[in-house]
Amino acid sequence: MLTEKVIALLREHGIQPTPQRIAVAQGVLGDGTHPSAQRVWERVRRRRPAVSRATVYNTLNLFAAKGLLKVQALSEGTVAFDPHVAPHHHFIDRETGAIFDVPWDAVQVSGQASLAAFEVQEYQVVMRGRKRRRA
Amino acid sequence: MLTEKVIALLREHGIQPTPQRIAVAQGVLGDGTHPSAQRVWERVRRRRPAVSRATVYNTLNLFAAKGLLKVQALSEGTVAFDPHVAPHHHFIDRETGAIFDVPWDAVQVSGQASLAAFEVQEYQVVMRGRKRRRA
DNA sequence: TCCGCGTTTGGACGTAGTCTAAACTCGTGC
DNA sequence: GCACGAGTTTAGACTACGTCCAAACGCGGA
Repeated sequence: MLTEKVIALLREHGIQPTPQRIAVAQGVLGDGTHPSAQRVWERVRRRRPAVSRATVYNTLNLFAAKGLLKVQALSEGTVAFDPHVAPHHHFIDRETGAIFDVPWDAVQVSGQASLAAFEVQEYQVVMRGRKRRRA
Repeated sequence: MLTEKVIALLREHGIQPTPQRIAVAQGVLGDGTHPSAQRVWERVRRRRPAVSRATVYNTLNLFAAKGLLKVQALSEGTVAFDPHVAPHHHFIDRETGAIFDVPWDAVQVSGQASLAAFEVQEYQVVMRGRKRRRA
């Protein structure tokens, strides 16, 4: 993503742009693979080796708090950062652990509004299985 | 659960019953709160203080491999062990982090079978929100 | 009774993530 | 131009959760 665009996006979300934050943003926004913090750090380091691990964690958490990312706890042991913040579903490949977005309209859910005991504010369908060879 | 019943259940699943495994089974089966390994360990220790942390982890993983438990990665940073192995959905209270079972029939999902790119072997709806005061 | 194998144990180790205190950056007022 | 201060970044210590390992244990079968 163009640096100018990134800076504007950060400001829109009330985030002071800094070189480190811009680098993290460019490393995670527009990435459809739901990277872990570790993976984002590795990518950021390639361009700016001086960026510390703590900054990457801080920045990702800041982005999540400001609504630029969503944190997804889908696999054990790690957390995925999802730049796709609009509601959607997820498919997880059992063999590889890869996470894929499933468009909101591809799946229909009903009945979640009539649960007596729970006030559902948000929901998603989590699917697991095998990705087919040809999309 | 009665010790005799537990022993029979372990054998049915091809698990050699031992005092430690029986204690873990009694600590986790029939628990609807989706406890973490840490929490199970604390409970087991109350009855049998000599049981080690490693044994609890080993045993929970063994139970999961043998189909006596299901591992649920729903919250960040920890893993929940669910003795309810039949398909069902989950509701997570945003404030407390508590996980509740939602019966399979309470929610209907359609469309997951017609995804071109994915072969869905299993799915569940994950809901988040607020638990109502009175059930 | 003895043997052997599966189980258990404590502690070392690994990994993901947070915290802390010091250093740095940069805009502002003088 | 310079000092200040708020906010940011840094390295490394620290915590939490989980696994691995080698030694000790214990129980069933000959």
